[in-house]
Amino acid sequence: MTEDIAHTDSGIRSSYHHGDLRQVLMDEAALMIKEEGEKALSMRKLAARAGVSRTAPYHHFADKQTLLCAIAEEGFRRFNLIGDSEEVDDDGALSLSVQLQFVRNYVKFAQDNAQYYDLMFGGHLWKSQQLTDSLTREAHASFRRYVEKLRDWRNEGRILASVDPLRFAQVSWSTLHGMSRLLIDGIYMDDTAIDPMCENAAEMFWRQLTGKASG
Amino acid sequence: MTEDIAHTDSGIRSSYHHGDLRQVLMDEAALMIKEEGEKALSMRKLAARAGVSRTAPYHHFADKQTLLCAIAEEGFRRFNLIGDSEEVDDDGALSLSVQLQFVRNYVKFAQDNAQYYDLMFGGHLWKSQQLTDSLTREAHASFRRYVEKLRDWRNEGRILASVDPLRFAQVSWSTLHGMSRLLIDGIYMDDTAIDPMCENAAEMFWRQLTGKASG
DNA sequence: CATGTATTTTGACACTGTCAAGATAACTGG
DNA sequence: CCAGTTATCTTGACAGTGTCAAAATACATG
Repeated sequence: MTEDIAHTDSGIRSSYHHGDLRQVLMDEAALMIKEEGEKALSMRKLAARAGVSRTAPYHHFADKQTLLCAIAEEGFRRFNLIGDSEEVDDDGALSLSVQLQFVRNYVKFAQDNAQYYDLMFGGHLWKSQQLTDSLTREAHASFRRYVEKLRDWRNEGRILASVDPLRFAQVSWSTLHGMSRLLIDGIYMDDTAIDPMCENAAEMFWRQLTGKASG
Repeated sequence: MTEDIAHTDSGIRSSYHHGDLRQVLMDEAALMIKEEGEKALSMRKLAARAGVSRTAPYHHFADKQTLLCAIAEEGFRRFNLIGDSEEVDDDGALSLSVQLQFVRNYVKFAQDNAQYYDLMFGGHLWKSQQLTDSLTREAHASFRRYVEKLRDWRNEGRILASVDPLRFAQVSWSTLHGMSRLLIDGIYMDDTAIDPMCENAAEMFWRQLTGKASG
Protein backbone atom coordinates (compact mmCIF):
# COMPACT_ATOMS: atom_id res chain seq x y z
CA MET A 1 0.00 0.00 0.00
CA THR A 2 2.37 2.66 -1.11
CA GLU A 3 0.06 5.59 -1.05
CA ASP A 4 2.56 8.38 -0.95
CA ILE A 5 4.13 7.65 -4.28
CA ALA A 6 2.22 10.53 -5.71
CA HIS A 7 3.67 12.92 -8.17
CA THR A 8 6.64 14.09 -6.21
CA ASP A 9 6.67 17.60 -7.48
CA SER A 10 3.87 19.88 -8.48
CA GLY A 11 4.71 19.35 -12.10
CA ILE A 12 2.07 18.18 -14.51
CA ARG A 13 4.08 15.10 -15.30
CA SER A 14 3.13 12.02 -13.47
CA SER A 15 5.44 9.43 -14.97
CA TYR A 16 4.11 6.09 -16.07
CA HIS A 17 2.36 5.40 -12.84
CA HIS A 18 -0.26 8.05 -12.78
CA GLY A 19 0.10 8.13 -9.02
CA ASP A 20 -2.99 10.16 -8.44
CA LEU A 21 -5.31 8.16 -10.61
CA ARG A 22 -7.84 7.11 -8.03
CA GLN A 23 -8.66 10.63 -6.96
CA VAL A 24 -8.49 11.97 -10.47
CA LEU A 25 -10.98 9.35 -11.61
CA MET A 26 -13.43 10.27 -8.89
CA ASP A 27 -13.16 13.99 -9.52
CA GLU A 28 -13.30 13.69 -13.27
CA ALA A 29 -16.25 11.32 -13.08
CA ALA A 30 -18.15 13.73 -10.88
CA LEU A 31 -17.36 16.46 -13.35
CA MET A 32 -18.55 14.43 -16.29
CA ILE A 33 -21.79 13.63 -14.52
CA LYS A 34 -22.29 17.29 -13.76
CA GLU A 35 -21.60 18.30 -17.32
CA GLU A 36 -23.42 15.66 -19.31
CA GLY A 37 -25.45 13.63 -16.88
CA GLU A 38 -24.93 10.28 -15.26
CA LYS A 39 -26.02 8.46 -18.37
CA ALA A 40 -23.19 9.95 -20.37
CA LEU A 41 -20.51 8.75 -17.97
CA SER A 42 -18.68 5.79 -19.39
CA MET A 43 -15.64 4.09 -17.99
CA ARG A 44 -13.89 4.32 -21.32
CA LYS A 45 -14.43 8.03 -21.80
CA LEU A 46 -13.48 8.57 -18.19
CA ALA A 47 -10.24 6.67 -18.68
CA ALA A 48 -9.50 8.62 -21.80
CA ARG A 49 -10.12 11.87 -19.99
CA ALA A 50 -7.75 10.83 -17.24
CA GLY A 51 -5.18 10.03 -19.90
CA VAL A 52 -5.00 6.30 -19.23
CA SER A 53 -6.11 3.16 -20.96
CA ARG A 54 -9.63 1.71 -20.85
CA THR A 55 -9.02 -0.81 -18.13
CA ALA A 56 -6.71 1.17 -15.91
CA PRO A 57 -9.56 2.32 -13.66
CA TYR A 58 -10.36 -1.28 -12.83
CA HIS A 59 -7.27 -1.52 -10.67
CA HIS A 60 -8.65 1.17 -8.43
CA PHE A 61 -12.34 0.29 -8.52
CA ALA A 62 -13.73 -3.18 -8.93
CA ASP A 63 -16.34 -1.96 -11.38
CA LYS A 64 -18.35 1.08 -12.37
CA GLN A 65 -20.76 0.60 -9.49
CA THR A 66 -17.96 0.70 -6.96
CA LEU A 67 -16.65 3.90 -8.47
CA LEU A 68 -20.07 5.49 -8.17
CA CYS A 69 -20.33 4.32 -4.57
CA ALA A 70 -17.02 5.93 -3.77
CA ILE A 71 -18.17 9.19 -5.30
CA ALA A 72 -21.43 9.02 -3.38
CA GLU A 73 -19.44 8.52 -0.23
CA GLU A 74 -17.47 11.65 -0.91
CA GLY A 75 -20.81 13.36 -1.41
CA PHE A 76 -21.87 12.33 2.08
CA ARG A 77 -18.67 13.66 3.49
CA ARG A 78 -19.43 17.05 1.98
CA PHE A 79 -23.06 16.78 3.00
CA ASN A 80 -22.21 16.30 6.62
CA LEU A 81 -20.54 19.67 6.71
CA ILE A 82 -23.67 21.70 6.09
CA GLY A 83 -25.27 20.90 9.45
CA ASP A 84 -22.32 22.16 11.42
CA SER A 85 -22.99 25.85 11.59
CA GLU A 86 -26.03 25.54 13.75
CA GLU A 87 -27.45 28.71 15.11
CA VAL A 88 -29.21 28.67 18.42
CA ASP A 89 -31.60 31.40 19.31
CA ASP A 90 -31.77 33.43 22.47
CA ASP A 91 -34.88 32.26 24.18
CA GLY A 92 -34.24 28.59 23.62
CA ALA A 93 -37.32 27.94 21.55
CA LEU A 94 -36.94 26.83 18.00
CA SER A 95 -37.24 29.79 15.70
CA LEU A 96 -38.74 29.84 12.27
CA SER A 97 -35.63 31.45 10.84
CA VAL A 98 -33.42 28.58 11.99
CA GLN A 99 -35.79 26.16 10.39
CA LEU A 100 -35.82 28.17 7.19
CA GLN A 101 -32.08 28.30 7.07
CA PHE A 102 -31.94 24.56 7.45
CA VAL A 103 -34.33 24.02 4.57
CA ARG A 104 -32.47 26.44 2.37
CA ASN A 105 -29.16 24.80 3.16
CA TYR A 106 -30.43 21.37 2.25
CA VAL A 107 -31.91 22.41 -1.06
CA LYS A 108 -28.92 24.53 -1.91
CA PHE A 109 -26.59 21.65 -1.26
CA ALA A 110 -28.65 19.36 -3.44
CA GLN A 111 -28.66 21.84 -6.27
CA ASP A 112 -25.03 22.85 -6.04
CA ASN A 113 -23.90 19.25 -5.74
CA ALA A 114 -26.43 17.56 -7.96
CA GLN A 115 -23.76 15.19 -9.30
CA TYR A 116 -23.25 13.85 -5.80
CA TYR A 117 -26.82 14.10 -4.64
CA ASP A 118 -28.01 11.93 -7.52
CA LEU A 119 -25.67 9.20 -6.49
CA MET A 120 -26.22 9.59 -2.76
CA PHE A 121 -29.99 9.42 -2.92
CA GLY A 122 -30.73 8.23 -6.40
CA GLY A 123 -32.39 4.96 -7.09
CA HIS A 124 -29.59 3.92 -9.39
CA LEU A 125 -27.28 2.84 -6.62
CA TRP A 126 -29.79 1.95 -3.92
CA LYS A 127 -32.00 -0.23 -6.01
CA SER A 128 -29.03 -2.17 -7.28
CA GLN A 129 -28.66 -3.87 -3.93
CA GLN A 130 -24.91 -3.79 -4.44
CA LEU A 131 -23.91 -0.84 -2.32
CA THR A 132 -20.59 -0.65 -0.64
CA ASP A 133 -20.81 -1.32 3.07
CA SER A 134 -19.10 1.93 3.87
CA LEU A 135 -21.61 3.81 1.78
CA THR A 136 -24.62 2.32 3.51
CA ARG A 137 -23.04 3.07 6.84
CA GLU A 138 -22.33 6.66 5.85
CA ALA A 139 -25.88 7.12 4.59
CA HIS A 140 -27.53 5.69 7.66
CA ALA A 141 -25.29 7.72 9.90
CA SER A 142 -26.36 10.89 8.14
CA PHE A 143 -29.98 10.17 8.75
CA ARG A 144 -29.40 9.08 12.31
CA ARG A 145 -27.64 12.35 12.99
CA TYR A 146 -30.76 14.17 11.91
CA VAL A 147 -32.99 12.12 14.18
CA GLU A 148 -30.61 12.67 17.06
CA LYS A 149 -30.73 16.40 16.59
CA LEU A 150 -34.51 16.33 16.81
CA ARG A 151 -34.30 14.14 19.88
CA ASP A 152 -31.95 16.62 21.52
CA TRP A 153 -34.26 19.48 20.68
CA ARG A 154 -37.10 17.64 22.30
CA ASN A 155 -35.08 16.85 25.41
CA GLU A 156 -34.11 20.50 25.64
CA GLY A 157 -37.75 21.47 25.35
CA ARG A 158 -37.21 23.41 22.18
CA ILE A 159 -39.94 21.47 20.38
CA LEU A 160 -43.15 19.80 21.46
CA ALA A 161 -42.84 16.63 23.48
CA SER A 162 -45.59 15.12 21.35
CA VAL A 163 -43.37 15.12 18.29
CA ASP A 164 -42.01 11.70 17.37
CA PRO A 165 -38.45 12.45 16.26
CA LEU A 166 -38.18 9.45 13.96
CA ARG A 167 -41.47 10.01 12.18
CA PHE A 168 -40.93 13.70 11.83
CA ALA A 169 -37.45 13.11 10.52
CA GLN A 170 -38.75 10.72 7.91
CA VAL A 171 -41.52 13.01 6.74
CA SER A 172 -39.57 16.26 6.77
CA TRP A 173 -36.68 14.59 5.04
CA SER A 174 -39.14 13.37 2.46
CA THR A 175 -40.20 16.94 1.84
CA LEU A 176 -36.64 18.16 1.50
CA HIS A 177 -35.70 15.23 -0.68
CA GLY A 178 -38.79 15.61 -2.83
CA MET A 179 -38.19 19.31 -3.40
CA SER A 180 -34.57 18.67 -4.24
CA ARG A 181 -35.36 15.87 -6.62
CA LEU A 182 -38.06 17.79 -8.44
CA LEU A 183 -35.75 20.74 -8.83
CA ILE A 184 -32.71 18.74 -9.87
CA ASP A 185 -34.64 16.59 -12.28
CA GLY A 186 -36.04 19.65 -13.97
CA ILE A 187 -39.67 18.92 -13.17
CA TYR A 188 -39.95 22.27 -11.46
CA MET A 189 -38.38 24.64 -13.88
CA ASP A 190 -39.19 27.91 -12.25
CA ASP A 191 -36.17 28.89 -10.20
CA THR A 192 -37.93 31.86 -8.69
CA ALA A 193 -40.31 29.47 -6.94
CA ILE A 194 -37.57 27.90 -4.88
CA ASP A 195 -37.44 30.37 -2.08
CA PRO A 196 -41.17 30.65 -1.51
CA MET A 197 -41.27 26.88 -1.43
CA CYS A 198 -38.54 26.79 1.16
CA GLU A 199 -40.43 29.30 3.26
CA ASN A 200 -43.59 27.31 2.98
CA ALA A 201 -41.85 24.09 3.93
CA ALA A 202 -40.05 25.71 6.85
CA GLU A 203 -43.28 27.13 8.16
CA MET A 204 -44.96 23.74 7.84
CA PHE A 205 -42.17 22.08 9.79
CA TRP A 206 -42.10 24.77 12.39
CA ARG A 207 -45.83 24.58 12.91
CA GLN A 208 -45.57 20.85 13.40
CA LEU A 209 -42.63 21.10 15.76
CA THR A 210 -43.77 23.96 17.94
CA GLY A 211 -47.53 23.81 17.60
CA LYS A 212 -47.60 27.57 17.18
CA ALA A 213 -50.00 29.19 14.79
CA SER A 214 -48.06 31.47 12.53
CA GLY A 215 -44.82 33.31 11.96
CA MET B 1 -37.03 -17.38 -42.27
CA THR B 2 -40.48 -18.36 -41.28
CA GLU B 3 -40.22 -18.70 -37.56
CA ASP B 4 -43.01 -19.08 -35.18
CA ILE B 5 -43.96 -15.55 -35.92
CA ALA B 6 -47.65 -15.92 -35.51
CA HIS B 7 -49.90 -16.60 -32.63
CA THR B 8 -53.08 -17.29 -34.52
CA ASP B 9 -54.66 -19.15 -31.69
CA SER B 10 -55.76 -16.05 -29.91
CA GLY B 11 -59.08 -14.55 -30.78
CA ILE B 12 -57.62 -11.52 -32.50
CA ARG B 13 -56.14 -11.56 -35.96
CA SER B 14 -52.41 -11.69 -36.15
CA SER B 15 -49.89 -13.53 -38.25
CA TYR B 16 -46.72 -12.19 -39.76
CA HIS B 17 -47.76 -8.72 -38.81
CA HIS B 18 -47.76 -8.97 -35.10
CA GLY B 19 -50.75 -6.70 -35.17
CA ASP B 20 -50.57 -5.86 -31.52
CA LEU B 21 -46.90 -5.14 -31.31
CA ARG B 22 -47.00 -1.57 -30.12
CA GLN B 23 -49.07 -2.33 -27.07
CA VAL B 24 -47.24 -5.57 -26.37
CA LEU B 25 -43.95 -3.71 -26.39
CA MET B 26 -45.19 -1.16 -23.92
CA ASP B 27 -46.64 -3.74 -21.57
CA GLU B 28 -43.70 -6.07 -21.78
CA ALA B 29 -41.25 -3.21 -21.27
CA ALA B 30 -43.11 -2.09 -18.16
CA LEU B 31 -43.02 -5.65 -16.93
CA MET B 32 -39.30 -5.97 -17.54
CA ILE B 33 -38.65 -2.74 -15.68
CA LYS B 34 -40.75 -3.98 -12.80
CA GLU B 35 -38.96 -7.30 -12.70
CA GLU B 36 -35.34 -6.33 -13.24
CA GLY B 37 -35.18 -2.57 -13.08
CA GLU B 38 -34.99 0.11 -15.70
CA LYS B 39 -31.32 -0.48 -16.23
CA ALA B 40 -31.94 -4.03 -17.34
CA LEU B 41 -34.40 -3.06 -20.04
CA SER B 42 -32.83 -3.31 -23.45
CA MET B 43 -34.51 -2.91 -26.79
CA ARG B 44 -33.05 -6.16 -28.00
CA LYS B 45 -34.21 -8.24 -25.08
CA LEU B 46 -37.57 -6.55 -25.30
CA ALA B 47 -37.87 -7.41 -28.97
CA ALA B 48 -36.88 -10.98 -28.26
CA ARG B 49 -39.46 -11.21 -25.53
CA ALA B 50 -42.11 -9.93 -27.87
CA GLY B 51 -41.05 -12.54 -30.39
CA VAL B 52 -39.84 -10.15 -33.06
CA SER B 53 -36.53 -9.08 -34.49
CA ARG B 54 -34.20 -6.53 -32.90
CA THR B 55 -35.26 -3.60 -35.00
CA ALA B 56 -38.95 -4.29 -35.25
CA PRO B 57 -39.74 -1.98 -32.30
CA TYR B 58 -38.22 0.93 -34.18
CA HIS B 59 -41.18 0.95 -36.52
CA HIS B 60 -43.43 1.78 -33.60
CA PHE B 61 -41.15 4.00 -31.54
CA ALA B 62 -38.50 6.31 -32.90
CA ASP B 63 -36.05 5.24 -30.23
CA LYS B 64 -35.83 3.90 -26.71
CA GLN B 65 -36.51 7.30 -25.21
CA THR B 66 -39.76 7.61 -27.12
CA LEU B 67 -40.84 4.19 -25.92
CA LEU B 68 -40.19 5.19 -22.34
CA CYS B 69 -42.10 8.43 -22.83
CA ALA B 70 -45.07 6.47 -24.13
CA ILE B 71 -44.98 4.20 -21.11
CA ALA B 72 -44.73 7.20 -18.80
CA GLU B 73 -47.75 8.67 -20.50
CA GLU B 74 -49.71 5.53 -19.84
CA GLY B 75 -48.60 5.87 -16.25
CA PHE B 76 -50.12 9.32 -16.08
CA ARG B 77 -53.35 7.99 -17.47
CA ARG B 78 -53.52 5.47 -14.66
CA PHE B 79 -52.38 8.08 -12.17
CA ASN B 80 -55.23 10.39 -13.00
CA LEU B 81 -57.72 7.78 -11.93
CA ILE B 82 -56.75 7.76 -8.28
CA GLY B 83 -58.06 11.24 -7.55
CA ASP B 84 -61.54 10.46 -8.81
CA SER B 85 -63.11 8.84 -5.79
CA GLU B 86 -63.12 11.94 -3.70
CA GLU B 87 -65.00 11.80 -0.48
CA VAL B 88 -66.56 14.93 0.88
CA ASP B 89 -67.40 15.21 4.49
CA ASP B 90 -70.60 16.35 6.05
CA ASP B 91 -69.78 19.66 7.60
CA GLY B 92 -67.88 20.96 4.61
CA ALA B 93 -64.59 21.44 6.38
CA LEU B 94 -61.63 19.43 5.22
CA SER B 95 -61.25 16.38 7.40
CA LEU B 96 -58.06 14.74 8.45
CA SER B 97 -59.27 11.38 7.23
CA VAL B 98 -59.78 12.66 3.69
CA GLN B 99 -56.31 14.08 3.73
CA LEU B 100 -54.91 10.82 5.05
CA GLN B 101 -56.66 8.83 2.38
CA PHE B 102 -55.19 11.10 -0.26
CA VAL B 103 -51.68 10.61 1.06
CA ARG B 104 -52.11 6.87 1.28
CA ASN B 105 -53.48 6.70 -2.25
CA TYR B 106 -50.55 8.61 -3.66
CA VAL B 107 -47.92 6.51 -1.95
CA LYS B 108 -49.74 3.31 -2.73
CA PHE B 109 -49.94 4.21 -6.38
CA ALA B 110 -46.25 4.99 -6.48
CA GLN B 111 -45.36 1.70 -4.86
CA ASP B 112 -47.74 -0.46 -6.83
CA ASN B 113 -46.77 1.18 -10.10
CA ALA B 114 -43.13 1.84 -9.47
CA GLN B 115 -42.28 0.93 -13.07
CA TYR B 116 -44.45 3.78 -14.25
CA TYR B 117 -43.68 6.18 -11.43
CA ASP B 118 -39.97 6.00 -12.12
CA LEU B 119 -40.52 7.04 -15.68
CA MET B 120 -43.17 9.64 -14.90
CA PHE B 121 -41.17 11.47 -12.25
CA GLY B 122 -37.68 10.10 -12.61
CA GLY B 123 -34.80 12.25 -13.66
CA HIS B 124 -33.96 9.89 -16.47
CA LEU B 125 -36.57 11.25 -18.81
CA TRP B 126 -36.92 14.77 -17.51
CA LYS B 127 -33.27 15.64 -17.44
CA SER B 128 -32.82 14.38 -20.96
CA GLN B 129 -34.65 17.40 -22.31
CA GLN B 130 -36.09 15.17 -25.00
CA LEU B 131 -39.55 14.52 -23.68
CA THR B 132 -42.47 13.96 -25.94
CA ASP B 133 -44.75 16.97 -26.14
CA SER B 134 -47.73 14.90 -25.15
CA LEU B 135 -45.90 13.66 -22.08
CA THR B 136 -45.01 17.11 -20.84
CA ARG B 137 -48.57 18.20 -21.43
CA GLU B 138 -49.91 15.23 -19.51
CA ALA B 139 -47.53 15.83 -16.63
CA HIS B 140 -48.28 19.51 -16.31
CA ALA B 141 -51.99 18.82 -16.52
CA SER B 142 -51.73 16.40 -13.62
CA PHE B 143 -50.08 18.99 -11.44
CA ARG B 144 -52.47 21.72 -12.51
CA ARG B 145 -55.38 19.52 -11.58
CA TYR B 146 -53.98 19.29 -8.07
CA VAL B 147 -53.60 23.04 -7.77
CA GLU B 148 -57.12 23.54 -9.06
CA LYS B 149 -58.51 21.21 -6.45
CA LEU B 150 -56.85 23.23 -3.72
CA ARG B 151 -58.14 26.41 -5.28
CA ASP B 152 -61.65 25.01 -5.24
CA TRP B 153 -61.33 23.99 -1.66
CA ARG B 154 -60.28 27.48 -0.78
CA ASN B 155 -63.15 29.04 -2.69
CA GLU B 156 -65.54 26.72 -0.93
CA GLY B 157 -64.08 27.74 2.39
CA ARG B 158 -62.93 24.26 3.22
CA ILE B 159 -59.38 25.44 3.86
CA LEU B 160 -57.87 28.66 5.11
CA ALA B 161 -57.94 31.65 2.79
CA SER B 162 -54.36 32.35 3.73
CA VAL B 163 -53.15 29.22 2.01
CA ASP B 164 -51.47 29.81 -1.32
CA PRO B 165 -52.69 26.92 -3.47
CA LEU B 166 -49.69 26.90 -5.77
CA ARG B 167 -47.10 26.98 -3.02
CA PHE B 168 -48.87 24.44 -0.92
CA ALA B 169 -49.28 22.17 -3.92
CA GLN B 170 -45.59 22.37 -4.65
CA VAL B 171 -44.51 21.65 -1.10
CA SER B 172 -47.03 18.92 -0.32
CA TRP B 173 -46.34 17.26 -3.63
CA SER B 174 -42.67 17.39 -2.72
CA THR B 175 -43.44 15.51 0.46
CA LEU B 176 -45.48 12.88 -1.33
CA HIS B 177 -42.91 12.56 -4.05
CA GLY B 178 -40.04 12.39 -1.60
CA MET B 179 -41.71 9.68 0.46
CA SER B 180 -42.50 7.69 -2.64
CA ARG B 181 -39.01 8.01 -4.04
CA LEU B 182 -37.34 7.02 -0.80
CA LEU B 183 -39.60 4.01 -0.51
CA ILE B 184 -39.31 2.92 -4.13
CA ASP B 185 -35.58 3.42 -4.23
CA GLY B 186 -35.15 1.26 -1.17
CA ILE B 187 -33.64 3.97 1.00
CA TYR B 188 -36.40 3.41 3.54
CA MET B 189 -36.52 -0.32 3.90
CA ASP B 190 -38.92 -0.61 6.76
CA ASP B 191 -42.34 -1.21 5.27
CA THR B 192 -44.04 -0.96 8.64
CA ALA B 193 -43.02 2.68 8.83
CA ILE B 194 -45.06 3.62 5.80
CA ASP B 195 -48.39 4.10 7.47
CA PRO B 196 -47.16 6.15 10.42
CA MET B 197 -45.35 8.32 7.92
CA CYS B 198 -48.51 8.81 5.92
CA GLU B 199 -50.36 9.77 9.07
CA ASN B 200 -47.68 12.21 10.04
CA ALA B 201 -47.66 13.78 6.60
CA ALA B 202 -51.44 13.99 6.46
CA GLU B 203 -51.55 15.68 9.82
CA MET B 204 -48.89 18.13 8.74
CA PHE B 205 -50.84 19.03 5.61
CA TRP B 206 -54.09 19.27 7.47
CA ARG B 207 -52.59 21.54 10.07
CA GLN B 208 -51.27 23.80 7.37
CA LEU B 209 -54.56 23.83 5.46
CA THR B 210 -56.97 24.30 8.30
CA GLY B 211 -54.88 25.96 10.96
CA LYS B 212 -56.33 23.64 13.52
CA ALA B 213 -54.23 22.28 16.30
CA SER B 214 -54.61 18.54 16.37
CA GLY B 215 -56.65 15.60 15.18
C1' DC C 1 21.39 -5.75 -9.61
C1' DA C 2 17.54 -9.29 -9.24
C1' DT C 3 13.21 -9.99 -8.05
C1' DG C 4 8.58 -9.13 -6.69
C1' DT C 5 4.71 -6.06 -6.75
C1' DA C 6 1.86 -2.34 -8.13
C1' DT C 7 0.22 -0.35 -11.99
C1' DT C 8 -1.03 0.17 -16.85
C1' DT C 9 -1.90 -1.78 -21.55
C1' DT C 10 -3.57 -4.73 -25.39
C1' DG C 11 -6.83 -8.10 -26.90
C1' DA C 12 -11.05 -10.09 -26.65
C1' DC C 13 -16.06 -11.04 -25.77
C1' DA C 14 -20.73 -10.33 -25.17
C1' DC C 15 -23.57 -6.92 -24.97
C1' DT C 16 -26.03 -2.31 -26.25
C1' DG C 17 -28.83 1.38 -29.49
C1' DT C 18 -29.91 2.27 -34.01
C1' DC C 19 -29.27 3.08 -39.14
C1' DA C 20 -29.67 1.32 -44.07
C1' DA C 21 -31.46 -2.04 -47.27
C1' DG C 22 -33.93 -5.85 -48.34
C1' DA C 23 -38.00 -8.96 -47.65
C1' DT C 24 -42.65 -10.02 -46.72
C1' DA C 25 -47.53 -9.51 -45.72
C1' DA C 26 -51.64 -6.81 -45.93
C1' DC C 27 -54.41 -3.37 -48.00
C1' DT C 28 -55.84 -0.67 -52.16
C1' DG C 29 -57.80 0.60 -56.58
C1' DG C 30 -58.61 -1.27 -61.07
C1' DC D 1 -58.16 -11.38 -59.47
C1' DC D 2 -54.11 -8.86 -60.28
C1' DA D 3 -50.69 -4.81 -59.75
C1' DG D 4 -49.05 -1.53 -56.89
C1' DT D 5 -48.66 0.90 -52.62
C1' DT D 6 -47.94 0.81 -47.87
C1' DA D 7 -47.15 -1.08 -43.34
C1' DT D 8 -44.52 -4.09 -41.04
C1' DC D 9 -40.72 -7.12 -40.06
C1' DT D 10 -35.75 -9.02 -40.88
C1' DT D 11 -30.78 -9.19 -41.85
C1' DG D 12 -26.46 -6.82 -41.81
C1' DA D 13 -23.60 -3.51 -40.07
C1' DC D 14 -21.27 0.00 -37.03
C1' DA D 15 -19.84 2.37 -33.09
C1' DG D 16 -20.01 2.18 -28.28
C1' DT D 17 -20.37 -0.10 -23.74
C1' DG D 18 -18.53 -2.91 -19.21
C1' DT D 19 -15.18 -5.94 -18.00
C1' DC D 20 -12.17 -10.23 -17.94
C1' DA D 21 -7.42 -12.44 -19.07
C1' DA D 22 -2.91 -12.06 -20.18
C1' DA D 23 1.01 -9.39 -21.24
C1' DA D 24 3.90 -5.34 -20.44
C1' DT D 25 5.86 -1.81 -17.85
C1' DA D 26 7.81 0.87 -13.93
C1' DC D 27 8.69 1.22 -9.30
C1' DA D 28 10.32 -0.51 -4.46
C1' DT D 29 13.07 -3.36 -1.94
C1' DG D 30 15.88 -7.34 -1.06
